[in-house]
Amino acid sequence: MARPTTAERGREVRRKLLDVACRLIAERGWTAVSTRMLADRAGVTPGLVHYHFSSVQALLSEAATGAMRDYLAQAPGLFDRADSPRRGLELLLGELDRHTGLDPQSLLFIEAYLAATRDDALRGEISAVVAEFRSRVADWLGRCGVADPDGTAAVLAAAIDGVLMHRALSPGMSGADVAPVLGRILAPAAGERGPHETEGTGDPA
Amino acid sequence: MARPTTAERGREVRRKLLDVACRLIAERGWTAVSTRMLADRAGVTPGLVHYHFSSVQALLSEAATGAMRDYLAQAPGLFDRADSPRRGLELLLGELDRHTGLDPQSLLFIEAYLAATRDDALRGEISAVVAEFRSRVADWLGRCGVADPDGTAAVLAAAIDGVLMHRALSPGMSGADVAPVLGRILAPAAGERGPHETEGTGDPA
DNA sequence: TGCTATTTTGGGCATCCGACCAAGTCGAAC
DNA sequence: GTTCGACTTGGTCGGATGCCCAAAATAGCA
Repeated sequence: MARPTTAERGREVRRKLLDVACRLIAERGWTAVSTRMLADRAGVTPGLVHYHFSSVQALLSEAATGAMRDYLAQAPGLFDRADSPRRGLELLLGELDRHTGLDPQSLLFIEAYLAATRDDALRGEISAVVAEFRSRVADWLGRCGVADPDGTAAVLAAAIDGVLMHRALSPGMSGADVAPVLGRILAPAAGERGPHETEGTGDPA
Repeated sequence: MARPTTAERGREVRRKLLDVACRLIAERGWTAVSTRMLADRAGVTPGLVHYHFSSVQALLSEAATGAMRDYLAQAPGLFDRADSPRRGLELLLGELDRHTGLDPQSLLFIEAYLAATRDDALRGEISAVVAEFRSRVADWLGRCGVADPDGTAAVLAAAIDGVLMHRALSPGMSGADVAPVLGRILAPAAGERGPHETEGTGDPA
Protein backbone atom coordinates (compact mmCIF):
# COMPACT_ATOMS: atom_id res chain seq x y z
CA MET A 1 0.00 0.00 0.00
CA ALA A 2 2.79 2.35 0.99
CA ARG A 3 3.62 4.64 -1.89
CA PRO A 4 7.22 5.25 -1.05
CA THR A 5 7.65 8.96 -1.40
CA THR A 6 11.20 10.14 -2.07
CA ALA A 7 11.73 11.56 1.39
CA GLU A 8 10.46 8.36 2.93
CA ARG A 9 12.85 6.24 0.91
CA GLY A 10 15.63 8.58 1.92
CA ARG A 11 14.84 8.08 5.56
CA GLU A 12 14.66 4.36 4.92
CA VAL A 13 18.15 4.35 3.40
CA ARG A 14 19.43 6.26 6.39
CA ARG A 15 17.83 3.75 8.73
CA LYS A 16 19.24 0.85 6.78
CA LEU A 17 22.74 2.31 6.93
CA LEU A 18 22.47 2.60 10.70
CA ASP A 19 21.29 -0.98 10.85
CA VAL A 20 24.11 -2.48 8.79
CA ALA A 21 26.59 -0.31 10.68
CA CYS A 22 25.69 -2.12 13.91
CA ARG A 23 26.21 -5.48 12.26
CA LEU A 24 29.51 -4.49 10.64
CA ILE A 25 30.93 -3.01 13.84
CA ALA A 26 30.37 -6.36 15.54
CA GLU A 27 31.61 -8.31 12.55
CA ARG A 28 34.78 -6.44 11.58
CA GLY A 29 35.51 -4.13 14.46
CA TRP A 30 34.77 -0.43 14.86
CA THR A 31 37.84 0.98 13.10
CA ALA A 32 37.63 -1.55 10.27
CA VAL A 33 34.21 -0.48 9.00
CA SER A 34 34.58 1.41 5.74
CA THR A 35 32.41 3.54 3.50
CA ARG A 36 32.25 0.94 0.72
CA MET A 37 31.52 -1.89 3.14
CA LEU A 38 28.53 -0.05 4.52
CA ALA A 39 27.25 0.86 1.07
CA ASP A 40 27.65 -2.66 -0.33
CA ARG A 41 25.89 -4.29 2.61
CA ALA A 42 23.08 -1.74 2.55
CA GLY A 43 22.71 -2.11 -1.21
CA VAL A 44 23.34 1.54 -1.97
CA THR A 45 26.01 3.66 -3.64
CA PRO A 46 29.08 4.67 -1.61
CA GLY A 47 28.34 8.33 -2.21
CA LEU A 48 25.10 8.01 -0.28
CA VAL A 49 26.94 7.32 2.95
CA HIS A 50 28.45 10.79 3.02
CA TYR A 51 25.21 12.35 1.87
CA HIS A 52 23.24 11.08 4.87
CA PHE A 53 26.10 11.35 7.39
CA SER A 54 28.86 13.89 7.83
CA SER A 55 31.47 11.16 8.32
CA VAL A 56 31.78 7.44 8.84
CA GLN A 57 32.64 8.09 12.49
CA ALA A 58 29.42 10.03 12.96
CA LEU A 59 27.43 7.22 11.35
CA LEU A 60 29.00 4.60 13.60
CA SER A 61 28.48 6.68 16.73
CA GLU A 62 24.83 7.35 15.93
CA ALA A 63 24.25 3.69 15.10
CA ALA A 64 25.87 2.40 18.28
CA THR A 65 24.25 4.85 20.70
CA GLY A 66 20.89 4.33 19.06
CA ALA A 67 21.09 0.56 19.33
CA MET A 68 22.26 0.72 22.94
CA ARG A 69 19.45 3.09 23.85
CA ASP A 70 16.88 0.89 22.15
CA TYR A 71 18.11 -2.25 23.85
CA LEU A 72 18.43 -0.82 27.35
CA ALA A 73 15.12 1.02 27.11
CA GLN A 74 13.41 -2.31 26.65
CA ALA A 75 15.47 -4.28 29.14
CA PRO A 76 14.42 -2.59 32.40
CA GLY A 77 10.87 -3.67 31.74
CA LEU A 78 12.33 -6.89 33.03
CA PHE A 79 12.82 -5.48 36.50
CA ASP A 80 9.35 -4.06 36.75
CA ARG A 81 8.01 -7.57 36.71
CA ALA A 82 10.32 -8.71 39.49
CA ASP A 83 9.66 -7.86 43.11
CA SER A 84 12.45 -9.89 44.66
CA PRO A 85 16.19 -9.95 44.02
CA ARG A 86 16.06 -13.62 43.19
CA ARG A 87 13.28 -13.27 40.66
CA GLY A 88 14.96 -10.23 39.09
CA LEU A 89 18.28 -12.03 38.88
CA GLU A 90 16.49 -14.96 37.30
CA LEU A 91 15.01 -12.78 34.58
CA LEU A 92 18.31 -10.96 34.12
CA LEU A 93 20.25 -14.18 33.67
CA GLY A 94 17.61 -15.46 31.29
CA GLU A 95 18.24 -12.36 29.21
CA LEU A 96 21.97 -12.92 29.62
CA ASP A 97 21.64 -16.46 28.28
CA ARG A 98 20.24 -15.07 25.06
CA HIS A 99 23.68 -13.66 24.36
CA THR A 100 26.71 -15.83 23.74
CA GLY A 101 29.25 -13.04 23.81
CA LEU A 102 29.76 -13.56 20.10
CA ASP A 103 26.40 -12.22 18.95
CA PRO A 104 26.22 -8.80 17.29
CA GLN A 105 24.50 -7.20 20.28
CA SER A 106 27.21 -8.10 22.78
CA LEU A 107 30.07 -7.23 20.48
CA LEU A 108 28.51 -3.91 19.55
CA PHE A 109 28.40 -2.89 23.19
CA ILE A 110 32.04 -3.72 23.83
CA GLU A 111 33.21 -2.17 20.58
CA ALA A 112 31.30 0.97 21.49
CA TYR A 113 32.90 1.08 24.93
CA LEU A 114 36.34 0.93 23.34
CA ALA A 115 35.51 3.46 20.66
CA ALA A 116 34.24 5.84 23.35
CA THR A 117 37.74 5.69 24.78
CA ARG A 118 38.97 7.62 21.74
CA ASP A 119 35.99 9.90 21.07
CA ASP A 120 34.89 12.36 23.74
CA ALA A 121 31.45 13.03 22.30
CA LEU A 122 30.72 9.32 22.03
CA ARG A 123 31.94 8.77 25.57
CA GLY A 124 29.51 11.38 26.84
CA GLU A 125 26.56 9.76 25.10
CA ILE A 126 27.39 6.22 26.09
CA SER A 127 28.17 7.03 29.70
CA ALA A 128 24.80 8.77 29.92
CA VAL A 129 23.05 5.69 28.56
CA VAL A 130 24.70 3.26 30.97
CA ALA A 131 24.30 5.72 33.85
CA GLU A 132 20.56 5.72 33.28
CA PHE A 133 20.52 1.94 33.12
CA ARG A 134 22.49 1.72 36.34
CA SER A 135 20.12 4.09 38.08
CA ARG A 136 17.13 2.00 37.02
CA VAL A 137 18.79 -1.12 38.36
CA ALA A 138 19.63 0.74 41.57
CA ASP A 139 15.98 1.79 41.94
CA TRP A 140 14.87 -1.77 41.56
CA LEU A 141 17.48 -3.01 44.03
CA GLY A 142 16.41 -0.35 46.49
CA ARG A 143 12.76 -1.41 46.22
CA CYS A 144 13.82 -4.97 46.93
CA GLY A 145 15.70 -3.96 50.05
CA VAL A 146 19.18 -4.71 48.76
CA ALA A 147 22.03 -3.05 50.59
CA ASP A 148 23.93 -0.19 48.88
CA PRO A 149 21.76 -0.12 45.75
CA ASP A 150 23.98 2.33 43.82
CA GLY A 151 27.26 0.54 44.39
CA THR A 152 25.67 -2.84 43.84
CA ALA A 153 24.06 -1.74 40.60
CA ALA A 154 27.35 -0.37 39.30
CA VAL A 155 29.25 -3.58 39.99
CA LEU A 156 26.37 -5.71 38.73
CA ALA A 157 26.22 -3.85 35.42
CA ALA A 158 29.98 -4.11 35.01
CA ALA A 159 29.93 -7.80 35.90
CA ILE A 160 27.30 -8.48 33.25
CA ASP A 161 29.45 -6.95 30.53
CA GLY A 162 32.48 -8.76 31.89
CA VAL A 163 30.73 -12.11 31.83
CA LEU A 164 29.61 -11.53 28.25
CA MET A 165 33.15 -10.69 27.22
CA HIS A 166 34.67 -13.71 28.96
CA ARG A 167 31.99 -16.00 27.66
CA ALA A 168 33.06 -15.18 24.12
CA LEU A 169 36.46 -16.65 24.93
CA SER A 170 35.50 -19.61 27.04
CA PRO A 171 31.99 -20.79 26.37
CA GLY A 172 30.42 -23.07 28.93
CA MET A 173 29.73 -20.40 31.50
CA SER A 174 25.94 -20.35 31.42
CA GLY A 175 23.53 -18.17 33.31
CA ALA A 176 22.89 -21.05 35.68
CA ASP A 177 26.58 -21.06 36.58
CA VAL A 178 26.86 -17.39 37.38
CA ALA A 179 23.47 -17.13 39.08
CA PRO A 180 24.50 -18.40 42.53
CA VAL A 181 27.64 -16.26 42.51
CA LEU A 182 25.97 -13.04 41.44
CA GLY A 183 23.10 -13.85 43.77
CA ARG A 184 25.48 -13.43 46.68
CA ILE A 185 26.02 -9.82 45.63
CA LEU A 186 22.40 -9.01 46.33
CA ALA A 187 22.56 -9.09 50.09
CA PRO A 188 19.62 -7.55 51.95
CA ALA A 189 20.20 -4.27 53.72
CA ALA A 190 20.99 -4.46 57.41
CA GLY A 191 17.85 -4.87 59.50
CA GLU A 192 15.75 -5.72 56.49
CA ARG A 193 14.67 -9.24 55.83
CA GLY A 194 15.57 -10.59 52.43
CA PRO A 195 12.42 -11.83 50.74
CA HIS A 196 14.02 -14.88 49.17
CA GLU A 197 17.44 -15.26 50.60
CA THR A 198 19.51 -17.98 48.99
CA GLU A 199 21.59 -19.66 51.64
CA GLY A 200 23.24 -22.69 50.11
CA THR A 201 23.41 -23.24 46.38
CA GLY A 202 20.89 -26.03 46.33
CA ASP A 203 19.16 -24.76 43.24
CA PRO A 204 17.27 -27.43 41.32
CA ALA A 205 18.09 -27.14 37.63
CA MET B 1 80.32 -0.32 26.49
CA ALA B 2 78.03 -2.88 25.02
CA ARG B 3 79.13 -3.76 21.52
CA PRO B 4 75.78 -4.40 19.96
CA THR B 5 76.31 -7.26 17.61
CA THR B 6 74.06 -7.34 14.56
CA ALA B 7 71.99 -10.26 15.75
CA GLU B 8 71.51 -8.60 19.12
CA ARG B 9 70.29 -5.39 17.56
CA GLY B 10 67.94 -7.45 15.45
CA ARG B 11 66.43 -9.06 18.49
CA GLU B 12 66.20 -5.64 20.09
CA VAL B 13 64.29 -4.27 17.09
CA ARG B 14 61.91 -7.20 17.30
CA ARG B 15 61.36 -6.58 21.00
CA LYS B 16 60.81 -2.89 20.40
CA LEU B 17 58.23 -3.61 17.72
CA LEU B 18 56.31 -5.84 20.12
CA ASP B 19 56.49 -3.11 22.73
CA VAL B 20 55.15 -0.30 20.55
CA ALA B 21 52.50 -2.67 19.19
CA CYS B 22 51.01 -2.97 22.67
CA ARG B 23 50.91 0.77 23.05
CA LEU B 24 49.43 1.37 19.60
CA ILE B 25 46.73 -1.26 20.03
CA ALA B 26 45.56 0.57 23.15
CA GLU B 27 45.94 3.97 21.54
CA ARG B 28 44.33 3.48 18.14
CA GLY B 29 42.52 0.18 18.34
CA TRP B 30 43.57 -3.25 17.09
CA THR B 31 42.45 -2.98 13.48
CA ALA B 32 43.77 0.55 13.12
CA VAL B 33 47.42 -0.32 13.78
CA SER B 34 49.39 -0.17 10.53
CA THR B 35 52.82 -1.18 9.32
CA ARG B 36 54.03 2.42 8.95
CA MET B 37 52.68 3.42 12.35
CA LEU B 38 54.61 0.62 14.04
CA ALA B 39 57.79 1.42 12.14
CA ASP B 40 57.61 5.16 12.82
CA ARG B 41 56.99 4.71 16.53
CA ALA B 42 59.74 2.13 16.84
CA GLY B 43 62.13 4.30 14.86
CA VAL B 44 62.76 1.72 12.16
CA THR B 45 62.03 1.25 8.47
CA PRO B 46 58.62 -0.10 7.42
CA GLY B 47 60.26 -3.00 5.62
CA LEU B 48 61.62 -4.28 8.91
CA VAL B 49 58.15 -5.03 10.22
CA HIS B 50 57.57 -7.71 7.62
CA TYR B 51 61.08 -9.03 8.01
CA HIS B 52 60.66 -9.83 11.69
CA PHE B 53 57.00 -10.86 11.46
CA SER B 54 55.02 -12.69 8.82
CA SER B 55 52.18 -10.19 8.99
CA VAL B 56 50.91 -7.29 11.04
CA GLN B 57 48.24 -9.57 12.50
CA ALA B 58 50.90 -12.02 13.68
CA LEU B 59 52.86 -9.19 15.27
CA LEU B 60 49.82 -7.87 17.10
CA SER B 61 48.82 -11.32 18.33
CA GLU B 62 52.29 -12.11 19.63
CA ALA B 63 52.53 -8.71 21.30
CA ALA B 64 49.17 -9.00 23.01
CA THR B 65 49.49 -12.57 24.22
CA GLY B 66 53.03 -11.90 25.44
CA ALA B 67 51.98 -8.85 27.40
CA MET B 68 48.99 -10.65 28.90
CA ARG B 69 51.12 -13.60 29.91
CA ASP B 70 53.73 -11.34 31.48
CA TYR B 71 51.18 -9.38 33.44
CA LEU B 72 49.15 -12.31 34.71
CA ALA B 73 52.25 -14.33 35.57
CA GLN B 74 53.23 -11.62 37.99
CA ALA B 75 49.76 -10.88 39.34
CA PRO B 76 49.00 -14.16 41.13
CA GLY B 77 51.99 -13.55 43.35
CA LEU B 78 49.46 -11.28 44.95
CA PHE B 79 47.35 -14.16 46.11
CA ASP B 80 50.20 -16.12 47.61
CA ARG B 81 50.59 -13.38 50.16
CA ALA B 82 46.94 -13.48 51.12
CA ASP B 83 45.53 -16.18 53.35
CA SER B 84 42.03 -14.77 53.73
CA PRO B 85 39.45 -13.71 51.15
CA ARG B 86 39.31 -10.23 52.55
CA ARG B 87 43.07 -9.71 52.47
CA GLY B 88 43.23 -11.12 48.94
CA LEU B 89 40.42 -8.91 47.78
CA GLU B 90 42.21 -5.98 49.36
CA LEU B 91 45.36 -6.68 47.39
CA LEU B 92 43.36 -7.34 44.23
CA LEU B 93 41.50 -4.03 44.48
CA GLY B 94 44.73 -2.23 45.18
CA GLU B 95 46.02 -3.65 41.93
CA LEU B 96 42.74 -2.69 40.29
CA ASP B 97 43.11 0.90 41.46
CA ARG B 98 46.37 1.15 39.56
CA HIS B 99 44.35 0.94 36.36
CA THR B 100 41.92 3.63 35.31
CA GLY B 101 40.40 1.70 32.45
CA LEU B 102 42.06 4.15 30.07
CA ASP B 103 45.63 3.01 30.65
CA PRO B 104 47.38 0.95 27.93
CA GLN B 105 47.28 -2.25 29.99
CA SER B 106 43.52 -2.29 30.45
CA LEU B 107 42.75 -1.30 26.88
CA LEU B 108 45.15 -3.89 25.50
CA PHE B 109 43.30 -6.64 27.34
CA ILE B 110 39.89 -5.62 26.04
CA GLU B 111 41.16 -5.02 22.52
CA ALA B 112 42.71 -8.47 22.58
CA TYR B 113 39.47 -10.05 23.76
CA LEU B 114 37.64 -8.48 20.83
CA ALA B 115 40.33 -9.37 18.32
CA ALA B 116 40.21 -12.98 19.54
CA THR B 117 36.58 -12.93 18.48
CA ARG B 118 37.73 -12.76 14.86
CA ASP B 119 40.91 -14.88 15.03
CA ASP B 120 40.69 -18.52 16.07
CA ALA B 121 44.38 -18.97 16.83
CA LEU B 122 44.43 -15.86 18.98
CA ARG B 123 41.30 -16.98 20.76
CA GLY B 124 42.96 -20.26 21.66
CA GLU B 125 46.00 -18.57 23.14
CA ILE B 126 44.10 -15.95 25.07
CA SER B 127 41.55 -18.32 26.46
CA ALA B 128 44.39 -20.52 27.70
CA VAL B 129 46.00 -17.57 29.44
CA VAL B 130 42.83 -16.46 31.22
CA ALA B 131 41.93 -20.08 32.02
CA GLU B 132 45.21 -20.46 33.85
CA PHE B 133 44.63 -17.21 35.72
CA ARG B 134 41.14 -18.34 36.67
CA SER B 135 42.45 -21.65 37.94
CA ARG B 136 45.02 -19.91 40.12
CA VAL B 137 42.34 -17.69 41.58
CA ALA B 138 40.17 -20.76 42.13
CA ASP B 139 43.02 -22.51 43.96
CA TRP B 140 43.45 -19.52 46.21
CA LEU B 141 39.70 -19.28 46.86
CA GLY B 142 39.61 -22.97 47.67
CA ARG B 143 42.45 -22.60 50.16
CA CYS B 144 40.54 -19.80 51.82
CA GLY B 145 37.40 -21.90 52.15
CA VAL B 146 35.30 -19.97 49.69
CA ALA B 147 32.26 -21.78 48.31
CA ASP B 148 32.31 -22.93 44.68
CA PRO B 149 35.86 -21.79 43.93
CA ASP B 150 35.69 -22.43 40.19
CA GLY B 151 32.45 -20.63 39.52
CA THR B 152 33.39 -17.82 41.86
CA ALA B 153 36.77 -17.36 40.21
CA ALA B 154 35.17 -17.23 36.76
CA VAL B 155 32.68 -14.55 37.73
CA LEU B 156 35.29 -12.65 39.73
CA ALA B 157 37.69 -12.53 36.79
CA ALA B 158 34.92 -11.41 34.47
CA ALA B 159 33.75 -8.80 36.94
CA ILE B 160 37.25 -7.34 37.17
CA ASP B 161 37.43 -6.81 33.42
CA GLY B 162 33.89 -5.44 33.42
CA VAL B 163 34.70 -2.93 36.16
CA LEU B 164 37.79 -1.79 34.26
CA MET B 165 35.73 -1.30 31.11
CA HIS B 166 32.97 0.61 32.87
CA ARG B 167 35.44 2.70 34.80
CA ALA B 168 36.82 4.02 31.53
CA LEU B 169 33.37 5.47 30.80
CA SER B 170 32.35 6.69 34.22
CA PRO B 171 35.30 7.38 36.47
CA GLY B 172 34.61 7.69 40.15
CA MET B 173 34.13 3.99 40.78
CA SER B 174 37.18 3.30 42.92
CA GLY B 175 38.37 0.06 44.40
CA ALA B 176 36.97 1.14 47.74
CA ASP B 177 33.52 1.36 46.15
CA VAL B 178 33.51 -2.08 44.61
CA ALA B 179 35.24 -3.79 47.54
CA PRO B 180 32.18 -4.34 49.75
CA VAL B 181 30.10 -5.54 46.80
CA LEU B 182 32.67 -7.98 45.45
CA GLY B 183 33.41 -9.04 49.01
CA ARG B 184 29.90 -10.43 49.22
CA ILE B 185 30.77 -12.81 46.39
CA LEU B 186 33.39 -14.51 48.52
CA ALA B 187 31.04 -16.36 50.83
CA PRO B 188 32.55 -19.16 52.92
CA ALA B 189 31.65 -22.70 52.01
CA ALA B 190 28.82 -24.27 53.94
CA GLY B 191 29.97 -25.58 57.32
CA GLU B 192 33.22 -23.69 57.13
CA ARG B 193 33.71 -20.56 59.13
CA GLY B 194 34.67 -17.52 57.13
CA PRO B 195 37.92 -16.15 58.54
CA HIS B 196 36.96 -12.49 58.13
CA GLU B 197 33.36 -12.34 57.16
CA THR B 198 32.10 -8.88 56.31
CA GLU B 199 28.54 -8.55 57.50
CA GLY B 200 27.41 -5.00 57.04
CA THR B 201 29.28 -2.49 54.94
CA GLY B 202 30.86 -0.67 57.83
CA ASP B 203 34.24 -0.50 56.19
CA PRO B 204 36.44 2.30 57.47
CA ALA B 205 37.90 4.14 54.48
C1' DT C 1 3.18 22.24 -16.80
C1' DG C 2 7.08 24.09 -15.00
C1' DC C 3 9.92 25.14 -10.51
C1' DT C 4 12.37 23.69 -6.66
C1' DA C 5 14.16 20.84 -3.12
C1' DT C 6 15.65 16.41 -2.04
C1' DT C 7 17.74 12.20 -3.09
C1' DT C 8 20.88 9.44 -5.93
C1' DT C 9 24.55 8.38 -9.08
C1' DG C 10 29.17 7.39 -10.64
C1' DG C 11 33.48 8.85 -10.77
C1' DG C 12 37.63 11.21 -9.11
C1' DC C 13 40.94 12.82 -5.65
C1' DA C 14 44.97 12.35 -2.63
C1' DT C 15 46.36 9.32 0.71
C1' DC C 16 47.20 5.30 2.96
C1' DC C 17 47.30 0.27 3.19
C1' DG C 18 49.86 -4.68 3.60
C1' DA C 19 53.06 -7.20 1.47
C1' DC C 20 56.98 -7.96 -1.25
C1' DC C 21 61.78 -7.64 -3.12
C1' DA C 22 66.40 -6.59 -4.96
C1' DA C 23 70.24 -4.50 -3.31
C1' DG C 24 73.14 -3.18 0.38
C1' DT C 25 75.34 -3.46 5.17
C1' DC C 26 77.23 -5.73 8.79
C1' DG C 27 79.41 -9.10 11.95
C1' DA C 28 81.13 -13.59 12.80
C1' DA C 29 83.04 -17.93 11.62
C1' DC C 30 86.21 -20.17 8.81
C1' DG D 1 90.65 -12.18 4.06
C1' DT D 2 87.06 -14.20 2.28
C1' DT D 3 82.65 -16.25 2.55
C1' DC D 4 78.20 -16.62 4.45
C1' DG D 5 74.11 -15.68 6.83
C1' DA D 6 71.42 -12.45 9.41
C1' DC D 7 69.88 -7.87 9.26
C1' DT D 8 68.49 -3.43 6.97
C1' DT D 9 67.27 -0.23 3.38
C1' DG D 10 64.33 2.13 0.17
C1' DG D 11 61.21 1.54 -3.01
C1' DT D 12 57.25 -0.56 -5.64
C1' DC D 13 52.95 -3.05 -6.33
C1' DG D 14 47.83 -3.37 -6.70
C1' DG D 15 44.28 -2.07 -4.10
C1' DA D 16 41.39 0.20 -0.52
C1' DT D 17 40.57 4.33 2.14
C1' DG D 18 37.53 8.80 3.38
C1' DC D 19 35.61 12.45 1.40
C1' DC D 20 33.99 15.40 -2.26
C1' DC D 21 31.30 16.96 -6.34
C1' DA D 22 28.93 17.85 -10.73
C1' DA D 23 25.23 16.01 -12.88
C1' DA D 24 21.08 13.14 -13.19
C1' DA D 25 16.83 11.34 -11.39
C1' DT D 26 12.77 11.98 -8.61
C1' DA D 27 8.72 13.89 -6.44
C1' DG D 28 6.00 17.55 -4.05
C1' DC D 29 4.22 22.27 -4.91
C1' DA D 30 2.69 26.22 -7.70
